[in-house]
Amino acid sequence: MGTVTDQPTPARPGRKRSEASRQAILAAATELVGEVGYAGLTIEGIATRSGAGKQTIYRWWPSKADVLLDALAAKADLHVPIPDEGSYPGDLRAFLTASFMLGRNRHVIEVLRALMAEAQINAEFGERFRASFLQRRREALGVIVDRAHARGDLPSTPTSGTVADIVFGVVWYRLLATGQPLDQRLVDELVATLASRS
Amino acid sequence: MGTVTDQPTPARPGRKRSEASRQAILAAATELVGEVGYAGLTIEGIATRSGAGKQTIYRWWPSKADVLLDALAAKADLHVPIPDEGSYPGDLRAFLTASFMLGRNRHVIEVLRALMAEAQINAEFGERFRASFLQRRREALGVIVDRAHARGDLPSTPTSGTVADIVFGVVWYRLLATGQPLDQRLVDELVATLASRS
Amino acid sequence: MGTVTDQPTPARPGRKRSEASRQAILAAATELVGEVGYAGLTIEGIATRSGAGKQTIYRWWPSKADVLLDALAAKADLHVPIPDEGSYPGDLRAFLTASFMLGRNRHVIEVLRALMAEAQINAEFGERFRASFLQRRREALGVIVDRAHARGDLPSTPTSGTVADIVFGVVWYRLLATGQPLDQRLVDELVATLASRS
Amino acid sequence: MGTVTDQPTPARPGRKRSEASRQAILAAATELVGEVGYAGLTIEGIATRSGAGKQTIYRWWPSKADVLLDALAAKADLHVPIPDEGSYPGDLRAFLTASFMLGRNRHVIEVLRALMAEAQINAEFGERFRASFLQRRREALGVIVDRAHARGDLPSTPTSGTVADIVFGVVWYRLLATGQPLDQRLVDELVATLASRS
DNA sequence: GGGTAAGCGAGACGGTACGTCCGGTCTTACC
DNA sequence: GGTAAGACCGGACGTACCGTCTCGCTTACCC
Repeated sequence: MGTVTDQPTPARPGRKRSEASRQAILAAATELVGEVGYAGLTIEGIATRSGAGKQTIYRWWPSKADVLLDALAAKADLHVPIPDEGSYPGDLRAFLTASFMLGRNRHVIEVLRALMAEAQINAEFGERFRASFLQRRREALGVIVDRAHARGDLPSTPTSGTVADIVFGVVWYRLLATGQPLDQRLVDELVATLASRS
Repeated sequence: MGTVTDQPTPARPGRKRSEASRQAILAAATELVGEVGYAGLTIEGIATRSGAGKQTIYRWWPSKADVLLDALAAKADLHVPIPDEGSYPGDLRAFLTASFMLGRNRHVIEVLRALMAEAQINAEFGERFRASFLQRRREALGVIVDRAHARGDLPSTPTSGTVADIVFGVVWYRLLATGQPLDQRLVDELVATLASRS
Repeated sequence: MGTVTDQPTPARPGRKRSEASRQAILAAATELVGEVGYAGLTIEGIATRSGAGKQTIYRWWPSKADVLLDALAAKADLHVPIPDEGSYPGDLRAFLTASFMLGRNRHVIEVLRALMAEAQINAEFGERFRASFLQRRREALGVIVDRAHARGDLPSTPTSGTVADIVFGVVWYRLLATGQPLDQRLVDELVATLASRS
Repeated sequence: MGTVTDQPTPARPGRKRSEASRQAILAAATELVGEVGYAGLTIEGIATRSGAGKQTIYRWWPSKADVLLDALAAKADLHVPIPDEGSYPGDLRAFLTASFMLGRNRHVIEVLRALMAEAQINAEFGERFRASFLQRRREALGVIVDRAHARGDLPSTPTSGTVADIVFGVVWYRLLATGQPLDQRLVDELVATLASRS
């Protein structure tokens, strides 16, 4: 820091982006996806419901999925926890318990499923979704695993890289394929499988 | 014989379904999804490419995803193996190795990702996809796990039900989220994690 | 020649045309045009309602208008009267009065309007409609006018050829353009205009 | 001034209707009906030929017949003459001569036949066609007849109301049923029949 | 404080695909 | 060979949204 030369906003002329519109658009998107589902959600519908013009949406978001991703961030607490409980099993349990909180809200789950779906179909959104959502969670878990590794607390199997695959794999598989809940039993099971010395 | 065995098809009147059209439609769907991607795939395009009328497609398939699911079945060997190697680790290794064969073909992977995506967005297709694709694979793995259980060969963790979650979870997570390959190393890792007595 | 060798029906092999189907088709056409109007009338609808196959209709009639023309002939008395009352005004009055009977039935009028419309749009049907319907009525009126001419009973205006134009012109114009009824007053008016010596 | 004069166009927001598209659509409709006939004319075809979107057509016209009616108005001089020659026969002759000018153009006749046909089949268009086309011509002739009536120039037969029925009846009957031309002989004949004192 | 540069709601525009309807043809099994 | 049933290819329907493009207007900064 020190020098303040870099001005992030070069003080451009013209009207400022309307925060009111932004809020209204995100709120409308959230409401509508709950009412008509992701397939029935349209930019046109969001514009009508929010009282915004279509152009205003297209100006700031590349697709309806991006709107929804922003809406999710505005609504749900997407903060990624990196607990420090002193032991690998403890950290893991805390991380999973905190992460699964998101899965409590049925609407949030629906949106997450839709976003993951869109990420498959629309490659550019997939890029953004992976970078801004999936990757962050992987990295948080990575911190925990690295810490355990340094501590000599990590079992030989699975490999450190595979831990994330298993954790997020099971979570997403339940969301996308079976619909089983993300409950405390799953936390226990995962901790037992991943943190027990074999 | 001599007895009138009950005929399952009671000789309905009218023209028979054209097998040629069916084949042409499935082939066109496969080609097109490779050329333009799932998002660019349209019923209209399939009809044009295959030389069929749109109505003929709508008569037999409820959505483009269903066409693709059939096309996949016609093209790729979707047979689900239930190996019997005499030991749990052996069975698991054989099952995984065989299953991962599918993942060799880049086109097949693309289609699978699209179908899983569609299953999130279109609930009715989701039902069909789960029943005709996902569930069968779970059941095959279930047989292996049950056999190991009877044999007293099964570790205490993870629970038998969670084995499938972990296996298919990791597989789908790699397909959908990270793009990592389904290789022999993953087989080893999974076998080690799931079949080692802790 | 002179001998009766030519058999009009050469006793062809195969099943005879089903009179029952013919009746059912004509009846269905009549019912349907009353229920859904000419625009909503379809060959498919007639087939379904009558219990006939589409092919059976296409085998015997070139278009839905032809079916309707046959149905009209079967239902309404399309006999064209050529009265002989001894005088031109008397013949004319009798001819008009008899002709206007058809116009009593609202359904018949609707069908006639539709057929005249179809005759404009479908040239081949137009040919048939003119020959089998319009021309016959012109000829009947022609007989009356010729007879008056021979009798020296015909006014100088309008010309004999124009009489039919005026009579049928007024009738069709009322049917197609204004919807005014074909009543006794119109008969009087036409007789006065066409049969009065100027 | 100072008073706020009522503004007829209250300055609505949004993009203005494209006059270029309107022209292109009418031109395309005119061309196409000449090439493929009214039965072969489709909204889709008009859209393609004109380079407009289908929605743009549907936004401004309820049916292809309405497009054609506008196209006719834009192309042909649909001005309805009300001559004043000083005498009933003179007025009538002038009106008929002027009116028959339209009938010179074969394309215009084809369109008029199609529109009259559509008016039979599509009740809502019929309403519009009668009001915007047929009724205006009746009223123009009505002015002429009223003037003659005031002048004491009108024969007792036919009744004033029937004059229009006969004039337009003969004209339309020739267009729709016989195809005879609207020539000077017909003018003479009609004037003689309608304007001679009996 | 006038000029100019966005942003805004509104809505028309060229496109594209939807899912449906029907036309006219054909195949099939029966009679 | 006629018939009911029904699948087939084709093509237009009218609708829904897409993403873009004017419009007239409302801010905001800049000289």
